[in-house]
Amino acid sequence: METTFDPTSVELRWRQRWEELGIGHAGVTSTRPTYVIALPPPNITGALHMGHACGFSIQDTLVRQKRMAGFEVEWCPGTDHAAIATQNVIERQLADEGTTKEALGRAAFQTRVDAWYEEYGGRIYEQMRRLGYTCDWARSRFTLDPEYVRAIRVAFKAFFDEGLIYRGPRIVNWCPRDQSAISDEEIEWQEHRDTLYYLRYPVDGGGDIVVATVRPETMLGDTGVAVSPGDARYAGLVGRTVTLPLSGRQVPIVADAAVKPEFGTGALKVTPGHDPTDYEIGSRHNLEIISVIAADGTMNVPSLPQFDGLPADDAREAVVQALRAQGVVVRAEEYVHDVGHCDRCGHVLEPLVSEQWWVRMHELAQPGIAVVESGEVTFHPRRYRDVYLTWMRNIRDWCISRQIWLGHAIPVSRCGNGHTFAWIDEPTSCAECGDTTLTNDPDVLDTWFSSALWPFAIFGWPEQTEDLQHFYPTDVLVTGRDIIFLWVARMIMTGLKFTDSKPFSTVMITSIIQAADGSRMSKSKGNVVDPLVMVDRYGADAVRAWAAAVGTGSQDVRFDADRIDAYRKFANKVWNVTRLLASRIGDGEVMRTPRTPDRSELQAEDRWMLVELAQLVAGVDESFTTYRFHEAMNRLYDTTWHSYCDWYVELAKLRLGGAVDDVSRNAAAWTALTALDVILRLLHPFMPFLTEECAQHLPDAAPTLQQRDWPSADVRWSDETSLRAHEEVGWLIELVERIRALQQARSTGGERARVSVVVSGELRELPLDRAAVLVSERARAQLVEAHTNGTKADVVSAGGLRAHVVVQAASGGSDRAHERKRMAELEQLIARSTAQLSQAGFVKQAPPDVVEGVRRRLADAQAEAALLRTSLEATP
RNA sequence: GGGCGGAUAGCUCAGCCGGUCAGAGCGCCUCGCUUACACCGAGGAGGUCACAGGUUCGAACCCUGUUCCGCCCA
Repeated sequence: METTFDPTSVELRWRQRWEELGIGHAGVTSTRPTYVIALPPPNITGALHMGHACGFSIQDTLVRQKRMAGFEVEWCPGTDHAAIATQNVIERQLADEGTTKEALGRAAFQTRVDAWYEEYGGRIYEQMRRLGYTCDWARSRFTLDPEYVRAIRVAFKAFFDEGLIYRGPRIVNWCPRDQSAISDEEIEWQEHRDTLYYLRYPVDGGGDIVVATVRPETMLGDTGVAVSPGDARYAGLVGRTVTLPLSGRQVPIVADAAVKPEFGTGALKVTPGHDPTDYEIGSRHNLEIISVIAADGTMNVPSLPQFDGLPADDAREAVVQALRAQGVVVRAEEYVHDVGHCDRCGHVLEPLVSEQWWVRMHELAQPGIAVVESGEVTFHPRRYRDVYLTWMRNIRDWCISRQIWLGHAIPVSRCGNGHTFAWIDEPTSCAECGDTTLTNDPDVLDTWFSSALWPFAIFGWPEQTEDLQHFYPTDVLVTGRDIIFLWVARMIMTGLKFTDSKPFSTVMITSIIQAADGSRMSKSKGNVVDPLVMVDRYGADAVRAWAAAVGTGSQDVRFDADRIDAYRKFANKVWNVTRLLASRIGDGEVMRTPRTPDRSELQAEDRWMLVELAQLVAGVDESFTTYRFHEAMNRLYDTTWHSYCDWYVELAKLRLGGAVDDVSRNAAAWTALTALDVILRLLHPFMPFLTEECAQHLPDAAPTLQQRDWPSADVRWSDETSLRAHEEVGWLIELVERIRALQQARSTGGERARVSVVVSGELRELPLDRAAVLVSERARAQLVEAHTNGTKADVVSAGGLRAHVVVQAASGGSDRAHERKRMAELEQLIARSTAQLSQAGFVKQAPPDVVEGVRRRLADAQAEAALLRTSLEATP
């Protein structure tokens, strides 16, 4: 075995092995219970980012664990056509070639799109394989697959025929660059430094009213002025009218609760055509809707030719200038606020009114609320349940149309007689009157509409396929919290609507990975971290372990490559302890199978390790049931490195050198091997490459750990004898640590300090002479019997055991700072414990074991302090 | 404006239902190439648990308020 673990040399081999063995593929004939995850589909042309690496790693950890636990696991991967993003890419290419999609035509454009998918589609799958993900690749789905397209049309038609889909004018977030509506969830807010203008509008019949706005150009489309109902300043003006400068339009002053009296002047100009809040105010007061900005972002005001056709930004300057000339601008001040940008192309969004397709959500939301309230669907961490419920209870209708070329065409046609109908197979005549002059709707569906059907459409819905029957509903959905509304909520609603079943019972929300400075990782900022670069640098296992360690804890994580590096080092540690065992109980490559020892043959430290192991198994199991992977990872790291490598293996080494048939040697070999085997299996879902490679050096290796059972702790590992041994060895460890500290504090150099240990209390499982040997080896101290002639004393106590330790400095060592510091600590501890015990309430009300613990701690501290004081007085 | 979350060691973070001197990794300091690992081992320094009140025998943890930060919704 090599002296260091080299990820690159083993990763490819194991990836191939797993695929050859078909471990990712699930059968529909299996009698084992199923465990199913539908992978939230990434953009087919995208590249893996750290968020994916985190969420996908967690999913692979889940499925690997379930396979070992005896489930037939289906982790179905897929990709999304990401219409707007893809169209942007193609349009940019076309622009570079000096052409446009309009010049090309729809058919040729589609050819370009297909070529693009052909070239880049599936690239992300290759990247996923590099991280060792065991998806069922054979079942992978793409949202533009013909069967999938059909599922979307079936769903659309069902909604449409039930009247849940309608078309109507509404104010939407419009991206003038993409020429499309954008959903609320696709807005990226950015801080802008703008100017807040105060405009004086003359009130008809005398007086005036001053409004504040950052968008003076929209005043051309004002159809009202609103004030807060209770605002005394304007009470007399409500119901009167103002005549707008420039346009000369006469508009009413209304009172509306949406107006904040403290903002600006407390009076708001109302532009229902270009502001969502104004739109709502307008609809409450029947104000006219006037569009003064066209879909391309330029002014559309034919009656005012000086502004008509200007880009909105330029119009702002021109309007302000014109208003200033008329003395309308009272003042202007700097104003910082958030402005919505298209999160695909970055362009500033223009709210405007247009005809769009909508899904009525209120009715659909109710069952989706019920299943979460009842606990049929649970969220981890739990607080996201409330995020979901709040959104669902305040749900708004969903704009599902997009004015782009790429994606699922809205399956609606209109005939020459004005009948509008939805279809599944493209019709040649009107469903109602048979008219053959059909016009198809030009829009396409929001990509999220297709994602909403994902958990069942991937398995063939609406056909009752074997896959659907066998694998649906799925078990868990793993995603980021930014996607709760886009995916999770809509999947739940469509699942309940179309399949009569919740699409999954658990929603696991993973952390968001931020850049090191806490900002969002984004291509435009140039601060993205490529997971594959991390894999090259630290190995796939390290990246995965990192994902588990940071992905399920607090909500945001600042990226820190050092943490990945820590797991690379951990992998090397595991590799090396395997290597050690291979050489000590094997031929250097493969270990021999030790005879299973009789319980009585186990020594205290063997029992100690088995108790540690039992606790590890229980802890990791618990972390899986609570979806707290960071705990599992921390436990695995800590037990493996500190309990196993630093203590057990070091102690066991003392016994592994003797004759093969020696009882003690065999017990140590068996314990060491058992522990390693369990650790490798527990660690496998997190670090599959490393553990597979190490497991090959164990006796009777399986072709893959995926075919081994998930470990369970033998109850005998933690029987009463073992628990006592665990306590005593724990005491021994503390003792050794104390001696080491004393030695180093006294600079005994390379020489072995002479130490005497006098034990009071009963050692039942760890014989005193053995304890002496272990102390002598592990503390590199020479034990001498007499303690009375010692010059420096210290005490270790734990579990009712005490050891009076006397270290005789080999050289130097007149400095007693270490002891004095300890003395101060003890005095503080004694004071605190005494105070605690003297409080009547504490003794009466605290649980007895807590009180007992404090008493014991106090007694130990007093005993230690007494000895230490004597020692310090004897030799200051 | 409404809501959610965060503030713990120099840095990145754990700390579950309040209970036995507040933990890890990295970084830092001092030792050490003891034949698994220097990608290592041993030891050490370093914290007013954001701030102010409150509840409790007992608060990093629960409650109230304040400040700052992030996100979601409007």
